[in-house]
Amino acid sequence: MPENGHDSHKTKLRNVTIIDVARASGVSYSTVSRVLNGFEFVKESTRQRVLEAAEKLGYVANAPARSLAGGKSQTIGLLVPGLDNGYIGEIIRGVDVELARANYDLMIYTTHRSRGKESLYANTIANGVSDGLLLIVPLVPTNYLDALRERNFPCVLIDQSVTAEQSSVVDATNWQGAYEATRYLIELGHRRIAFITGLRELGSAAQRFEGYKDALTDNNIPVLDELIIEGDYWQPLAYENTRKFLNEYSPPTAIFAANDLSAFGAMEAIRNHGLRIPEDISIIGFDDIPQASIVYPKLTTIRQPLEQMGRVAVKLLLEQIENPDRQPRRVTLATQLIVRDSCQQYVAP
Amino acid sequence: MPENGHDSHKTKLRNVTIIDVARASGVSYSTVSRVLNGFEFVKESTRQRVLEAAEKLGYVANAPARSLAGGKSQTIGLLVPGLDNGYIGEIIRGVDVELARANYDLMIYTTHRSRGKESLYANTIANGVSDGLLLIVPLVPTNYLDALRERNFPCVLIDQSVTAEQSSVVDATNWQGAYEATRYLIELGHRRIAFITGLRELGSAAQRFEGYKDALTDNNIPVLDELIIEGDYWQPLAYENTRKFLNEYSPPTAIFAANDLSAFGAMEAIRNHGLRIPEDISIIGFDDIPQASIVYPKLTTIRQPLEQMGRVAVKLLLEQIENPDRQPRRVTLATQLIVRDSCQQYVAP
DNA sequence: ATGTTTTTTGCAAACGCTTGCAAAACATCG
DNA sequence: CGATGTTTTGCAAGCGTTTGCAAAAAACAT
Repeated sequence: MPENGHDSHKTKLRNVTIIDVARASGVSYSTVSRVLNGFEFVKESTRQRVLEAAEKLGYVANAPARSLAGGKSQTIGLLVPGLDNGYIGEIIRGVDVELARANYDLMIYTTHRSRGKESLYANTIANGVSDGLLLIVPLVPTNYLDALRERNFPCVLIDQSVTAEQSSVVDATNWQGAYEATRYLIELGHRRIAFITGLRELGSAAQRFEGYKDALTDNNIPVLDELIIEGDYWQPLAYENTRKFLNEYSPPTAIFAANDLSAFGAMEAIRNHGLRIPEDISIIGFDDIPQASIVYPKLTTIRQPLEQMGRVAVKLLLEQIENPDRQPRRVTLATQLIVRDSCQQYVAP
Repeated sequence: MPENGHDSHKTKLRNVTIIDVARASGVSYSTVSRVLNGFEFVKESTRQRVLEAAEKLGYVANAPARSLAGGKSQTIGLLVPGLDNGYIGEIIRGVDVELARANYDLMIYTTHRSRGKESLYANTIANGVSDGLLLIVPLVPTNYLDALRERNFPCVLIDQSVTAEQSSVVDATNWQGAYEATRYLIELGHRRIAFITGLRELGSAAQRFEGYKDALTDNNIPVLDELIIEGDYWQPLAYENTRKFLNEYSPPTAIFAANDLSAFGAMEAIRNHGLRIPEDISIIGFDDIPQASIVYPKLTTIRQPLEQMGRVAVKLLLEQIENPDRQPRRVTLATQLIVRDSCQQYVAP
């Protein structure tokens, strides 16, 4: 008794299912399922018939049903605070590439710094929605991370410098990059080098700060408290605090900002103060987000291989999905000094 | 016979289900379902018991199962080309806000300009994964859009200037914005105003081009072919073509770029050519992406209310989900001239 | 108490798909 | 031609929920 769809009214039409395809091609629905999943023991002629019917009917698999029945979703989840910082977009590009290759889909969730949601999301995503989870979350997410680990759910943290022994992590050489940035300025002859910090709670910020201090110390330059400008990895605070700083103290000859966004803030403050970049103050950033090469002057910075980080993270995750017993790993990718136009040799006044 | 989970080995543990909760609280699973869904006819004491059990067991609903059984997913899908242009991030912020309010989740799919995938994705998302679809796709997606429409699946296009009679669309006043930008330059005394086009195929690009031409014409300024610089909404091409243009012709006194990214490319070319902004050439963009206010000089531009566009799109979509019979609507939001530092009064040489 | 309502609860049937198992169909061989 | 082995197929049982329907409890009238 074929349901005669005559309920008129613009009601949502029933989708075509595997059963419709089965009926149309005269086989059982399990055979259809096998064909659709590329199963081997199917007669070629049957396969053709089914494929044709599916095509003709415009069959599209119902993903939820699939993941319910099959226990896997061919989807991986990505949890990020937000998409508006130019930095995560790059990582996602890498993630996309690698995932496409493995034929997985990506589901992106933004938490927009609502801490509570983060945990709820993670748990939901880990429960049937996806086969693995990529986390780009600023603060250490111990609470729910432990829970996921307990269930042995595949997870990879990106850019989390915390020593999470139990999870796979992909990050970059923060200390080293910062050290190199600072040394570069020193080599240019600078001595009075200010530092704009990142958000205190973040491991990466701490490491960059250390790199700065160590480079100074190693070159016998004292670390001056007055030269430490409080930042939070966002532009507005860097602007504001650099402005205050310039009003209060004699200007440094160079500034190292813990990330590019902060560097932009500083640049604005410097200009408003009537100083030139790099003639009066050299400035170097960290991250190399796309904007770094479009600001003027183009920002000299330490590149984090963001796209590659995304790619590597996916590889780790996929490994873990395929082999749940695999030990968590940490992969730290090398940063690189990108010299552009925002720094110059120090010239004594 | 409670399954005694002693299979050792780090195998994926079974998640706690509604049935476990039912057992733990001594009621049937349908009652649990009712409690969890805030159903009314449940005795208060029972509700408490169930809630406690769920809490204790750490129950998290299985989304796929839910959407299979219930026929809706409380998720809406968003199809975008990519996340690396600063423009979509803004829209998503608006989307997020409005969706959170309605208690929906967002699933973001990136197509990265692989045309084929776009259609497949759209169909998959529309089939069980989400209750509605938001499309930010550059080219007109007639093929699959028709299919979705036929099934009466809720869709809203963002920033699609095509006259898709049958779908809801949210966009901005492209013509008007462009007209205003051009008029602004004219009012500053400029006559020789170049225009960097957007990608030809896009409706928005065409409209902006018209706005530019109409403004010139209305002010008795001839539209010169040589002043039209081919662009594609991306920085590199704008840079390259502006460079060529400057080598070939005498410089204009102002440039209007069809979007901010192109303006950035032009700025770079102008500087490389040894010209100053805005002293030698004024420049104005379109979009007002976040970078517009961090470049130097800060870019005067036409703001598209991106965040608001995201919000409105969600509202339209939600309306459509709740009431499938609703007619598609087009909402066009007003653009706005944002005056910053990249334009100045024309001074005769 | 008993009959009526009304509120709560449980049962069972979906939702669309995957997959183990067994039956059917086809080949092969002595 | 029957026996044996292989390749194909179909059946049925789930996967974790929601939800219509009917039964059980509780509340209220009489």
